[in-house]
Parts: sequence; C-alpha cells; structure tokens
Amino acid sequence: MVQRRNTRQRTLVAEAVSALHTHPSANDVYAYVHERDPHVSLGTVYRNLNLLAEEGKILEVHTPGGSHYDFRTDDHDHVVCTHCGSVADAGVSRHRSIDDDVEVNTGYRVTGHFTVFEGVCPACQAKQAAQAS
Amino acid sequence: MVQRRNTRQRTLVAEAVSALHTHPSANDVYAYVHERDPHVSLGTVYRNLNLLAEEGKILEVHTPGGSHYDFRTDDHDHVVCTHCGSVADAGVSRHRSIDDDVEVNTGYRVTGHFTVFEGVCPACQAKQAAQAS
DNA sequence: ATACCTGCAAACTATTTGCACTTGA
DNA sequence: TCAAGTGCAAATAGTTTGCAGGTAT
Repeated sequence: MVQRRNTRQRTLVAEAVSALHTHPSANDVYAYVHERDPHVSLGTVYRNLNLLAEEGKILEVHTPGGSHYDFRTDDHDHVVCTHCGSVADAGVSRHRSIDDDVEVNTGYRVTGHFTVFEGVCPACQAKQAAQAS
Repeated sequence: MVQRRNTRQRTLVAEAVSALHTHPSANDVYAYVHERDPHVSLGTVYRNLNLLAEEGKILEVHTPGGSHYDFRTDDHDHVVCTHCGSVADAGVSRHRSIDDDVEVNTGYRVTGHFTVFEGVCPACQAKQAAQAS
C-alpha cells in the first residue's frame, strides 16, 4: 500500500470535481483550481485526477477528444456532444452486467465497461437550426 | 454530395483494414500500406481512414489511447486490454437500442452509442503470472 | 481542365514525465 | 527526517492541417 498525503493541491482538485457537476475536463478542473491557487500546475491536476480516479473517489469518463471527470462514482453511462464535446448523464438504468459473458467469449479478464452515447446537445441543435435559415 | 476519387492510396488503406482482422490502429494500417508503397504518408492514411469511416465502409473503434479500425461494419462491441491496448470483439449480442430513451432523458439528438469493455488480454495475463513468481 | 487528393512538415491537443525543490506525517 | 508530492518545462502520443504540386475523371 502506498502512503498518500493530504496536500492542499489534492484537496482543491477533489473539491473542484465535487463542485462542478458539469463533467469537467482536466482543463476545467485546472481553471477552477487555478482560480483559488494560481501556483497549482496542470501537471499536478492531472496527477491528482488520476490518483483520485484510481482510488475510486471520482469517475473518469472516456470520450473521443479527452477524459472528463464525474463526482458520481456509481456506474452510469454518458452522452457526449459530437459538436462541442459537452457531456451529460445518459439517464438510462444499466442492463445486467455482461462483463462475465465477454470474459468467457474473449479470454480477457474483464474489469468493467463503459458506454458512451453520441449525439448533438440542445445548445448545438439550436445553433444548427439558426444556421440553416 | 462530394465527388470521391479512387486513388491508389485510398484503395491500399481500405485493403489494409480488410486484410488485418486484428483491429489495427492508424499506425498498423500505415505499416501495412507503407510496406506496399513507401511513399504513402501517415497523414494520407488518417485522411482515408476518416473518409472510409464516414462513408460507413469501415468502423472506427474509440479506445482510451487511440482509435482502431474494423472491417466489420455491423454494430458490435469491443474489449480493450488495459496493458497492451490490444482490441478484440466482445462477442456479446447487443441489447435493444436505448438511444431513444437517452434522447428523451437528455434532450441530445442521439446518433448512436458504443460500449467498450476493459480488461487484461490472455497474453498480458500470462506475462503477469510469470512476473508474480 | 480542374477539383480532389497527396506528401511533407509543422502545428495542435491531451497527457505524461524528469528533475530539483517542498512539504506532510 | 525523508519519501511523497509539486512546479516547471520539455517530451510524448495521436491526430490534423497548410501548402505546393500531383492526378483521377
């Protein structure tokens, strides 16, 4: 077991993810943190996001275009906008875990899975409608 | 409708994805193509992979660490190895599309979704077992 | 003929890392 | 004390793009 310390920076990063319920990117978290402590570096933000995700204290959401972070740590799926990259909870309840089936089929030792829906968010739909005049 | 041409390069890229049934990355495709025509550039490989995927002639598989390409164009899910990045078909049949539910829940105009399972491939499992001596 | 396409190299985005210094326990 | 953590800048990986010249139709 590795010994972990409670640093000011780590606390700030955790606080950012808790406060921002918008599925922030690493950069969004950096902006929040940087506002409160301009000395914190982006590298440190990444290091702490990875640590917190590893510990299961936050959830990492993989999307094309980069990772986002979620204060909700229960398994749930997400939608990502193919135009602006915004992320939202999918709001569908998860079907039974099929991880075991995949394990049998492929020989991979399966540790989990994630589903990402792709679409266009309401804001970008409005923008498109405005353009199509 | 854009006019598309049949170039030697585009044919080679399509051929590579058809021939390689290993869910190749852009680099793998580049290696295959480069072997038959050393003048073809990586940029061209990317441009053609994107075009072919857009046309639905090949499937783009998003994984953490980069895209992979699949000659199978029917909707199906994948497993990715968290150690070496190898990709395989998950081999599970897809549950009914819940895209519409997500659309209702979120307001996003949903165009599709993809599920990626994470795990450790048989080869990497063997490597781990050998180390743990 | 002329749009589409290509090679090449540079640019870009997201993320990681080496190193010397700081700091929590 | 001293290993874990940090800041900074440089490095890396994956992918895109501007431009000048090439080529399919």
